[in-house]
Amino acid sequence: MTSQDKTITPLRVASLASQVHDALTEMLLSGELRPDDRIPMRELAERLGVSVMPVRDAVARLVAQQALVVLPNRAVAVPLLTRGQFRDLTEVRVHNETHAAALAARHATPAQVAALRQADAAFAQALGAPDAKPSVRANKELHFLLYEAAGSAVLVEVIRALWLKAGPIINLDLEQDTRRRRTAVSRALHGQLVQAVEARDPQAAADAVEADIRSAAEFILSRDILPA
Amino acid sequence: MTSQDKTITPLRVASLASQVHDALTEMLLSGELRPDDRIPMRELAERLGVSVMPVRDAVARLVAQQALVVLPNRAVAVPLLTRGQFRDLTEVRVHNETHAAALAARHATPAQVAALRQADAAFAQALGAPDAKPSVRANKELHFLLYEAAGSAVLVEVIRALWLKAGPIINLDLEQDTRRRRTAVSRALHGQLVQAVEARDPQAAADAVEADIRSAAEFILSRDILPA
DNA sequence: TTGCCCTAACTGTGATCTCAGATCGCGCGC
DNA sequence: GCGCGCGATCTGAGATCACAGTTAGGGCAA
Repeated sequence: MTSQDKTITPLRVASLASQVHDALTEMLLSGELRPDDRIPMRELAERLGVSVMPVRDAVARLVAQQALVVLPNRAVAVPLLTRGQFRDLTEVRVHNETHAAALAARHATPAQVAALRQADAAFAQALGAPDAKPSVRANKELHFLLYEAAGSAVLVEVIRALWLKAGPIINLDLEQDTRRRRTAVSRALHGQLVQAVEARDPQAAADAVEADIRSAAEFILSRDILPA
Repeated sequence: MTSQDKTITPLRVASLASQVHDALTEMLLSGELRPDDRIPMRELAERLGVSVMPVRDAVARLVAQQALVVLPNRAVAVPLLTRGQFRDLTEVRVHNETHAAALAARHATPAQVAALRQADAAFAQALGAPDAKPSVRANKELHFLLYEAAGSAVLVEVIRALWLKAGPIINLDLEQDTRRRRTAVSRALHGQLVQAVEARDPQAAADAVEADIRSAAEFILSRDILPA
């Protein structure tokens, strides 16, 4: 290594607050955090081995992203949406995620299409795992590969915030059988989605995403999970 | 007042962090904060008469909302968007704000329609003021009355975050003449918008909002304000 | 004059403490 | 048995301090 070597990437360590934010994000998306769960900051700080400051920062971020709410007694919690609010969230997701899917069908690079195929295969494989985490993660990865292929960073951020709100509801820990029935539907729709992108068919891509979102939402709304 | 009196609203004082967040939000939306402006937290804390803690919280929120960015040297700043990024932001705004306008045209209550008329009149009046603040505020109020009439709280929050990003660019302090030319266009489009809502015409409402957003964006892009 | 180095000041991040409000549990009185 | 009051504990918000990285300015050498 000489002084002419320009290939060294500058090292930037993620702040503790960012790391806490990432950890909480993962807990929201995976369903580990459930609607109405409290987030006791001192306890979480102890659990993560940091002081309360980075936890506060991370929580403040997630409150701003509407992924957490401050209750009237100042407690911070995962929002418990009413059925109506969940429907609203679903509609806004459909509106933005179908748009991203259509853009992706038009703009995806060959490498992105290949990555989508791989993600589809990975999702299928994750369905065989005994616990839900691999399939939840594989589902998220496939969707975000798709949305990133839309070529709109702003749209991806909008969708990311929506997923933070939806994650605890959609990924509630279900019994194995229920989950298997649910994800078989997604499996088929993901297949159609990837085919639509390959075929450069924006309408089919949007339709597949919409069906995926709606089937997941109808499943939640068909069960007595959310208050009226 | 007796012990049977149920009309007393519980008093809840906004936290200092929330107040700082509101103050910064206003500064972003009004154009007082410009792209690439730094936000020195200690200085702002002193200026607002609080310690640095609530400023940190507020800044963390706005970073999460993408309204502020953390630079590689850790400084917090108003994002300086490239022309491409601004176009992306504009497209996502069009996609969501037209949707909200169409929903509003379908769902607005008579009271909301009346409030829109009033906001239109207030905007016209604010155009006569010698400085830009009243018209910037009146513009925002009219738009958010409209979007709230859509009946989708999630959609309003998405739009709010988009406005936080767009505010510093769109509301850059302009000379009087330039601003007058700009806002005369908005004036006409706002009129069409209110008529479309009154007429329950979703397509006309969406078209008016799109034209409003695009004309403001094209104005910015036509000037050498943003980097390529 | 220019470039490099050093030092002081600035700045965000994290730690810790204090305060005030909320909650919970227990005891007492009706 | 139930309700109320009190005290202890918990909890988030705010203040303050320390640390480490960054920046800017000044001085010196080539």
